[in-house]
Amino acid sequence: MTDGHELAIALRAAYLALHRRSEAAFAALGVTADQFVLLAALDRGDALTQRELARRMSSDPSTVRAMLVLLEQRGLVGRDAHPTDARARTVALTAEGKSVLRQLWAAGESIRAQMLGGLRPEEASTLVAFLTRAARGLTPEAAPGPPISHSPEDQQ
Amino acid sequence: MTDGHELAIALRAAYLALHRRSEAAFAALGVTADQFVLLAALDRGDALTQRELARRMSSDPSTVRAMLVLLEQRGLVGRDAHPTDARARTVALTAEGKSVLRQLWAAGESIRAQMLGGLRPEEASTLVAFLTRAARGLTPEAAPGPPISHSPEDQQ
DNA sequence: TATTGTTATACTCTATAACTATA
DNA sequence: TATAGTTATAGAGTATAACAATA
Repeated sequence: MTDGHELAIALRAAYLALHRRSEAAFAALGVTADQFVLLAALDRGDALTQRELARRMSSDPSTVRAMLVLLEQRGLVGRDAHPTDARARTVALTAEGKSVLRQLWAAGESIRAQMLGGLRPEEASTLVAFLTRAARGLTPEAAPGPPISHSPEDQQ
Repeated sequence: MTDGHELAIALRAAYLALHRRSEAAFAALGVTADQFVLLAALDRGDALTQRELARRMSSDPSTVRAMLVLLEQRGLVGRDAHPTDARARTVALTAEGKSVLRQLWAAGESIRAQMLGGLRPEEASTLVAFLTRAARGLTPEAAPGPPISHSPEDQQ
């Protein structure tokens, strides 16, 4: 029997371990773990608006803005006017931002490897799928939906 | 194919969703999500030292101390001299702390239910087991060990 | 010598509310 | 009216380093 609290604590322990290891690995480059997540999200979808960036980071627009201010001071990101919406601003990595991001990927490589080290490839896929389903139940906009979906992703 | 970053992002999204929902649910009682974790840990092992409490919370002793100061001001926990070790102090819930904790369990019940809602019972157990294995690879003291351990703890 | 806890300090993330400008 | 972003503000968690007291 697994109750919700047990899952919550396991989730917390895993996330905090990852976060702490990442902070340590990125510290030499002067970047926090959360800033890395932001930079990586930017790299995968350049010229995002701040709102879209916040959504992809599971974060808050005003939080993202605070982070962007810090990253802009460090010269890693730049903000420009949006081409069609004069209210919005687009965010993109600078050349130095791209360079630092490459170093961050390298610095975090062993962490990701160690996290996956205790899992077979199919198990890692299953873990991602289950995490996604657990998260879906927690997001506000998520309609309750069918109570238990024995969906095809269960292949593992 | 699941790479480490994908897992990291899924883990982060699930944890942050849980954390945010918990903050909202506990706010009416004036307690944060992390403070709830501390109170729940105390309830399961009364009269812990601050160090042991920090370990069980996947947290840092000085962080725990800052949290304890806040909780002590609110009258939810008390600190007393350790019976045998004069350096240490034991931490325990006060009567009011126990009362508030009961309300917190009730306030968080639907969150835990929704998190488990998209998973069958065996899937929830598997999720906890996989999270634990992923976290084990990330803890500093963890010796690398056998690359893939199909250990007996994987039962249920 | 090592360990428990305290103190001082600093920084990041988080989030709300009121506001401006634009859609 | 609704949306994108800014500003001001506040608080919590995080962690390091130096320190005292005790083991």
